[in-house]
Amino acid sequence: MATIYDVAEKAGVSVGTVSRYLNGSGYVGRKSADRIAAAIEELGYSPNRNARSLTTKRSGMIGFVVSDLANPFTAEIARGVQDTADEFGYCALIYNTDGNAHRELRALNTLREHQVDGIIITPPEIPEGNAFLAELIAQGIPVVLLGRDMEPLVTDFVSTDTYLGAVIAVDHLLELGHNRIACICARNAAFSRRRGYMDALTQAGLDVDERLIVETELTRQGGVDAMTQLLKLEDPPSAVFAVNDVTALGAMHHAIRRGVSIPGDISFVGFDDIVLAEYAQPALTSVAQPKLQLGRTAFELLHTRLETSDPIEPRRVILPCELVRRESTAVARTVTSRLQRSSSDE
Amino acid sequence: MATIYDVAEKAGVSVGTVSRYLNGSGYVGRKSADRIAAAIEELGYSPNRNARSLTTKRSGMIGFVVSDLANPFTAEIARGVQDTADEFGYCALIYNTDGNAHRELRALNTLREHQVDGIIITPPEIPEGNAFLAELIAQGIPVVLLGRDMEPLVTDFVSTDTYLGAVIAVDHLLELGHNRIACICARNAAFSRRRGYMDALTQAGLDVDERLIVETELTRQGGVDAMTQLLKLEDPPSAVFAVNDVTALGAMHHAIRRGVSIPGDISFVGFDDIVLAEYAQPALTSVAQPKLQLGRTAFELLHTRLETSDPIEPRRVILPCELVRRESTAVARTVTSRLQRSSSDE
DNA sequence: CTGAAAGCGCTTACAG
DNA sequence: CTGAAAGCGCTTACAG
Repeated sequence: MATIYDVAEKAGVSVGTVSRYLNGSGYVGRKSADRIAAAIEELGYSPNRNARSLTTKRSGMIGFVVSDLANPFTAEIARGVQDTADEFGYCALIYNTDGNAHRELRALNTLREHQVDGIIITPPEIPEGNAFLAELIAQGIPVVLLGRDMEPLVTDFVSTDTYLGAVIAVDHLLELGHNRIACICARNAAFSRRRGYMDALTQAGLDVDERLIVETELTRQGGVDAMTQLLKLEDPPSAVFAVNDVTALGAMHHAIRRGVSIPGDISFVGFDDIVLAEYAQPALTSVAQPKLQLGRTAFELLHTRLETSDPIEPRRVILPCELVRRESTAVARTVTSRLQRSSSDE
Repeated sequence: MATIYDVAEKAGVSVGTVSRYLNGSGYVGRKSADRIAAAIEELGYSPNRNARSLTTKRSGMIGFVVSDLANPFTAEIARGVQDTADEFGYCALIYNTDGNAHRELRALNTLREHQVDGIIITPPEIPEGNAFLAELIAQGIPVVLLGRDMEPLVTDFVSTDTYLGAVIAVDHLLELGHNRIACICARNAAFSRRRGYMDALTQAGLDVDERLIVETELTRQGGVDAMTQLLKLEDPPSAVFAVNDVTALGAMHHAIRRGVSIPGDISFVGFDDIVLAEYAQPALTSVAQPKLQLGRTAFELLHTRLETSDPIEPRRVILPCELVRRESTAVARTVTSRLQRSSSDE
């Protein structure tokens, strides 16, 4: 394959001039430029970025480390990262770790060997991983954390405000006139979503009815179990907020099987906005995380570090969730009848 | 950052010896080895692969070009590619093109500049892309085509046998005793699936009833439309094969709304095995493409080219589909009653 | 078993 | 505006 020397020779100039032409650094005479362009064309010359990186100390590549690329949520983030990197002229080296400490360490190490200019990583639970990341940061390789905070690490961090997402979801139900709103949640996870639920109620001046908060597995079956329990109540809820979609779907389908009309009798809101939410019958109203935006932001954060060697204070970006309204939520029954009455009054 | 020179100096040997130690090429004395190991440890030395690639002409990176990484189907393939590449000590540079000719060309070009050792690409419809790929192949960069054949290109190719997948689906219905099997298909796509349907029937000695073949849009609504038409028949089918899941789901849900019991009255089989199939009510039996395997195979094909410079005849690997049996298919009614009769005879 | 030296393809001051 | 030369970090024959 042709090198910069071949081009220089064919154009009758020195390699330095060709290099300047290629990089737009320093002046190149009109005539030389034309001849270089012609030579490049003729030889089908393609510069070798690896060789270039040897002197510039910049590879133009970033690493993106995830635990499961096949997860649709991750895949969409990856797309956001890649698209944005591409816009800025960077390549993304993507690594899948399966949440395996060994693989993650190897990924990080290989990424360094390939001289990536920076790394975006979705959180591993792995202490060794964190230690290695700290080492990379110390060596001056910028790192951006995506999705979850990693305690001992001080660097940029981007994630989603799930607390506010829950508040938005419950507010939506409140606005529809619901005042008996149940929450299906987990014992050990998604606390901020649960907290959002409670705060939204309190904020609205409503008491939190402990019987309406059901802890369960965050699975389809967990949703079924929780709904079974809620339907046994003497005064069942008129709306249900579940901290994730799969659970919401399980609950909703169980209610349907029990003859409950949705959203006529009970409204449902889920969280995450997985594809299933859109295709459910009825389509499930859900809180969406801005996945693409998450990826974009992560790269942008990294990019400002890539472009400067000045120390930058660690930044934290928390993106808002968005409520996607579908068919599973409607005005509360009591309100409906009140509306009907008032309209018949006219 | 420490270089091989720093290591050599600290260990009191020459860089050549350190290099040999690092690569396991040529002998290194026991004593030297120990001291080199210690020096590497002490300095936290990490070799620079880009520098290495300058002499070896091998970057240890491959490129993977897709049109939409956020598509779950693609994401899973990507995972298969990355996992396998990792196993063999390669890194994957992933590029998203959105099916945009401009972006694809830039991706391919950048990949070459980064000196990837090979490229796996999911088919673009783009002539310019094909021309560029041909150029890369001519330059000795191995290319593997994944998912669809690209006419003018002669290189390795891996995909799925959707024709046989359709045959398997229909055979499954035949085995359950169905003989009036409808096919919901498209006018201009997925021909091999439709052909599989017809051949399976013919093979079983059944006539193809044209009224049972409904052309429609391959969308949820298309499925609804097709099902509406099928239910109007005086002698409706006892089973439906749809050439993709979304359509199958639309058809199935419409049938349910019309009071049809599934799989009691009608069995349904879809194609692609998307997540929705698993979570549908009832869960949809579907033909799955081996996505991970597709990615694995693509890399393996590439790998044999990576490891040799000998010319290799272009190979084509067609992976079989797999039937995932769920709740939407059951023994045909007539057969059921026959079975009941025979059992009451005893 | 090991060292000295050339070379991989590029960029970057430094002169001119 | 341009060329000569050194250097980036590594590997690879070649001697010894």
